[in-house]
Amino acid sequence: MLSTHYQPGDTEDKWYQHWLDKNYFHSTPDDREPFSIVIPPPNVTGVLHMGHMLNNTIQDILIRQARLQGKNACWVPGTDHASIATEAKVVKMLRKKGIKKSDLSREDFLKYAWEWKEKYGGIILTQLQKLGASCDWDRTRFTMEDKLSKAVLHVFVDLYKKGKVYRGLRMTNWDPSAKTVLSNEEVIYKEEQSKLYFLRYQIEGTEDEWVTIATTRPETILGDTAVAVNPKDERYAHLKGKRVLVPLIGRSIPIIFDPYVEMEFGTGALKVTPAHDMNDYDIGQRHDLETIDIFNDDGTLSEAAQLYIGQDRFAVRKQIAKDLEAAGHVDKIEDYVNTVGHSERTDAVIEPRLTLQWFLDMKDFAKTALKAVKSDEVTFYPEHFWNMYHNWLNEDNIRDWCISRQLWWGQRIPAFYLGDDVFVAKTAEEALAQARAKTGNAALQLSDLQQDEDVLDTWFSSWLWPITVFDGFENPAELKYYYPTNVLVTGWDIMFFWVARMVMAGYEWAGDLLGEAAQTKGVQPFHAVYFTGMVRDNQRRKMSKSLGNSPEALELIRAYGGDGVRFGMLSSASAGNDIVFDAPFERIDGKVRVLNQSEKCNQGLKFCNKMWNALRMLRGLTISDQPADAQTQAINDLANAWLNNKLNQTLHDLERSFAEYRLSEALMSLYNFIWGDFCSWYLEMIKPPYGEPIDQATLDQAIAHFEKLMTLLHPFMPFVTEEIWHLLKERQEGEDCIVSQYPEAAAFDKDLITKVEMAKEVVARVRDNRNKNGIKAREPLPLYLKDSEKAQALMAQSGLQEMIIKMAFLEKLEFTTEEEIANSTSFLAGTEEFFLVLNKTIDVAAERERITKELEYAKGFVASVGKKLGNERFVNNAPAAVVERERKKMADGLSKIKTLEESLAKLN
RNA sequence: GGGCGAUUAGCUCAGUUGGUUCAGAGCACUUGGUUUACACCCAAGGGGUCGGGAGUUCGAGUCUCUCAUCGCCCACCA
Repeated sequence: MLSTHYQPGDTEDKWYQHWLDKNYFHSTPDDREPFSIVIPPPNVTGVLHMGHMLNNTIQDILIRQARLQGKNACWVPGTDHASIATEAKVVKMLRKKGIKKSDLSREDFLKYAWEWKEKYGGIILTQLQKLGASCDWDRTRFTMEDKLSKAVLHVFVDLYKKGKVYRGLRMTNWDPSAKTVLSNEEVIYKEEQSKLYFLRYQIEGTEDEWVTIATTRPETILGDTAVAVNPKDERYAHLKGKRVLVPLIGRSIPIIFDPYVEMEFGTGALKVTPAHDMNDYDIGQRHDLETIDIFNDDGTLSEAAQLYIGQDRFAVRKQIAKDLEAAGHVDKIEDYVNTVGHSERTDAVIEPRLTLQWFLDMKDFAKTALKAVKSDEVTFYPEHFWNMYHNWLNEDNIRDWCISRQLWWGQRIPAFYLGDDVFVAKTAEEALAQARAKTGNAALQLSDLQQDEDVLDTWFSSWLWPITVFDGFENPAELKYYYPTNVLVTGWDIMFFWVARMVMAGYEWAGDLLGEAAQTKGVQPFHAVYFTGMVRDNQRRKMSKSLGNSPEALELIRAYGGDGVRFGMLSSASAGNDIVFDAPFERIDGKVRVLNQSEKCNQGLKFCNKMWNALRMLRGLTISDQPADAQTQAINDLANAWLNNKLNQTLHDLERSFAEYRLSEALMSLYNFIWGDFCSWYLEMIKPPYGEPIDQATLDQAIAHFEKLMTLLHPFMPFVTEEIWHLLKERQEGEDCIVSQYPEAAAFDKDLITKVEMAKEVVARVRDNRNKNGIKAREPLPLYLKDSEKAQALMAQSGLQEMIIKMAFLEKLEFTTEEEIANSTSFLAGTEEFFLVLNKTIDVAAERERITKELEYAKGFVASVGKKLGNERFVNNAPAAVVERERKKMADGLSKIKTLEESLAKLN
């Protein structure tokens, strides 16, 4: 006996384990067509959040559908070592234990980091399993594992040899918390309330002449090496050749003239600190200014500052403001809103700083990446993301990629220094050989070489992901089969970090690795990119940990089941649009409690329950050993034929939706088909009266339909469909929904579908009339149909009349030539007139009012159609089919008016 | 400053090439229902001049322009 309510909990775990046991997710190359996806590797120490749930649900749908369609589906999972994020977490964890990173050797620190990774590294992947993700877990990769790291070193050396990687002193974004540089993309700008200080600098050699500048960062005056004004600014023209003294320290610095300075801003005079501002640096270059770096790498002041040495920059800002004030250098202080760069990972305020870093020349790469998408070798869904992509990659905007990071967690840069010489090689031994050759000193030892202390940017390993997960650099056999992958599913926020760079890497290396296969298959890492939107809360804020507005993914799954959550995520997610995920919850003692039902997920759960109960109904039927009587048989045949046609129609819709990655649309058509067509109509049509048995043939057909629907829905809601699939009938070993056969769309009979739609309308009108007249749903009523050619044609459809009688609980349905039937109310379905006998006196006034209203509507309708048809240009220009359609509307409208007018006349 | 997207029912959103099915879905709402598969349900119903304006067209939710509001990306902000 099955419970009336579907219980996702145990069911889902049971089937997931079953699929694992059967090894269904595992893929190896064979003769079948491959269908591959690589997961966007989440941070190894990350926790499943709504964004992951969304894009992994989408990937799973695509993979499961491909699997059902008989393709060799391979979804490669894995995690990213996420150098900054992970290192920051490890540092924090160590600090709690009272251990400072600076007290550890590189080796010891890495030991802790690996321990941490082993302990927490798998969590997010097991969470994905709860969602039903059918990844090939045997292929789980990690961006820092041996093979992948080797590939990273390989491409670094390769690029160095090609002259694309270089080392240079640049103004970079310094994260004083993580003590590393960041790429431009890792800096998040935020608006902040701050102060604008107007400071007076005394002109050298004068008693009381001053220049006032405006700055938001008074502490940086200690690094000033000039004051700049606009050459056109007449207010300052007299200062040509003069110098001013930096307050407090009295350093003499020149006044320079540079068009960068905006005359309107502040006082029109700008302090120039080349070491700590991107623009100041540029000015410094132009005027050959000295660069004084007043900060240590942790954001405290260095000895070069002369004052406040060792104190934190923000403390100094407060203190120096006071000291300047006391010394009479403060003209005024205004409130000011400006944007301040923060580290994406540590949230520390970024310090522009001049550092020696490794860069990758992006000019050619950017061109390649642009061309790939422009030529449609890589197709974006939705297309408009091309604009954003183009905007970033075009020559004017593209910047070289800073790939070194002052961290330990990551691939250490394979550059070895000997004095001023640098040797780049995959191993220290190779570097040594180079060094010996170059210097002619055979006595050089490994210990004479100093390896670069820095590691490579995480994305420098992620950009190889589609190649390295298949071991492409060392043994490209699998690469030749699975690559290019079919589609990449990811958020648009990492379009630049990751998507663009994977495209670059693909074109750079895949060709050589694939050999001849590249000719036929292409070298792009994926044929399509599906950009998901960002998941936002109901106030449209991006979901994030710091805001605490992201529902605990696992809590949701516990409450609604993996299927329910998948349904919920997807039904609100059309491609590329941000989705507002309404999941009210509250946090009590750090625990998340789902308060209200997250409506969309709940709808998913209810959907499971609906199907579950349809199953219960079929299983609850007793089977007759007799064939059905003729009438029942006629209905069943009609129901069966109709559902088949309707299914084929739906299959065409599905095909189209999938082709364009309109997955929420695909899910909705299935939802409507299953709930509406299958449950509400088909099952009701074939359901025997209470207590009576059903014939075997009809039941078998119903089960066959149900089975097909489970296969179709399986990609979206894998658990419930597998469960129902197994409860529908006895299954052989290895006969599972996940590997069943996906139905193919066949032609369908539109005419039949239309006829049944018509019949459904009649039933609805009968129900409506019962409702309005307070008559019980099951009280048998006679229904008469005004005889006409069209009416005859409609009822000639075998089973249709019987079906209407059954569904509308009629006593009978007959033709009549009478103009009026006693005690009846009339209604129109299509253009046909029906009389429903109500066995009660009809309220003539109300009836008249109703008909009058309908009549007016019909007249308006005819008038508007008439206007259209009266327009010669419409008749001459519109396609014949369209005109014909309008003519039919007109004819139908006129016949409706005639009928209504007659009815009205009879009431008078 | 450069660019992109959004604006459709009370709410959250679909609406693919302009023309059957175009004004839709879910939730919410109203009415009726212990019709034994399902009250996590059934049946029926109300509700929108598709942000404003102009244009193209025989015909515009759909194409063009413009304005407004909101969101985002990039650059800059002493």
